[in-house]
Amino acid sequence: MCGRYFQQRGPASVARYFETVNPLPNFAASWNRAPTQDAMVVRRHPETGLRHLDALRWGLVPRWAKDASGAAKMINARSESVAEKPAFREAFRKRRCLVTADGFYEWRTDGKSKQPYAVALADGAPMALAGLWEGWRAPDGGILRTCTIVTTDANEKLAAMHHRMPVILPRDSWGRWLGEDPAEAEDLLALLRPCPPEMVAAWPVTPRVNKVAENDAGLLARDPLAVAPAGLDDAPPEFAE
DNA sequence: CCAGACGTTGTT
DNA sequence: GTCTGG
DNA sequence: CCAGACGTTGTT
DNA sequence: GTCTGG
Repeated sequence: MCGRYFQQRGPASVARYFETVNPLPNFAASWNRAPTQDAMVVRRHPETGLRHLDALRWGLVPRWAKDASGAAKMINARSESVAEKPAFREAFRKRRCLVTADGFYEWRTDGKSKQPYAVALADGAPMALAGLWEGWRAPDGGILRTCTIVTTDANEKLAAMHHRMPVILPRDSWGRWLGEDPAEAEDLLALLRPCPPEMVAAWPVTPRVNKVAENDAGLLARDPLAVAPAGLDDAPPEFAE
């Protein structure tokens, strides 16, 4: 699945890579971004049709929710049911987005202990995670914008630590997912599959990442104390700006 | 009809 | 808002 | 995802 | 054990 991720690239770099046109949102680099925190999200502007980069809170709050608590449970949406589930289907039809990241963390259960791993694209490129977003009317009249990350089965590589993974969209599908290019629901659902195993690199990282308050570049270093299975012990890529 | 849920993950 | 269960 | 709380009373 | 907060 996807419950924690990292993004050391700043908004200027992300905006350039995803070709967004609006003023840059404020975003500090984070090596430990958790649910309920802001995510850097690419959406299609409905009037101009151009891409915008904005901060949306991670953890989707449906339009009909009575309060915003409980959003921490809606951090992922299953691709298999996203078109039907009441909490997601409207967003699936009308409010799809890309949640940008440099990579995510995954915890592998090994007997009674849990070892965190970092997962990134093997070439170090930014990741476009398939996402949905919502606007929720707060009692004070304000709009709370939230998002969730779509999951699918793990590919053969990541299955060694977990049976689910976030959907990583290749560049040639961004237009359809964002609604820039025409696509039927059927075409969109076909995009929601695991990426090829050779596209991702994975390596063990320090359990410091468990604590949300820990947040520094050292979290991405290979954990010298960890014993990782072959296939989950890749060299970390470089994350060029 | 009204009331209550509306989600994912993992584990057994 | 909309569907399901009672 | 993991960590940390999980309660009441009275007092300031 | 289960929920909440980050």
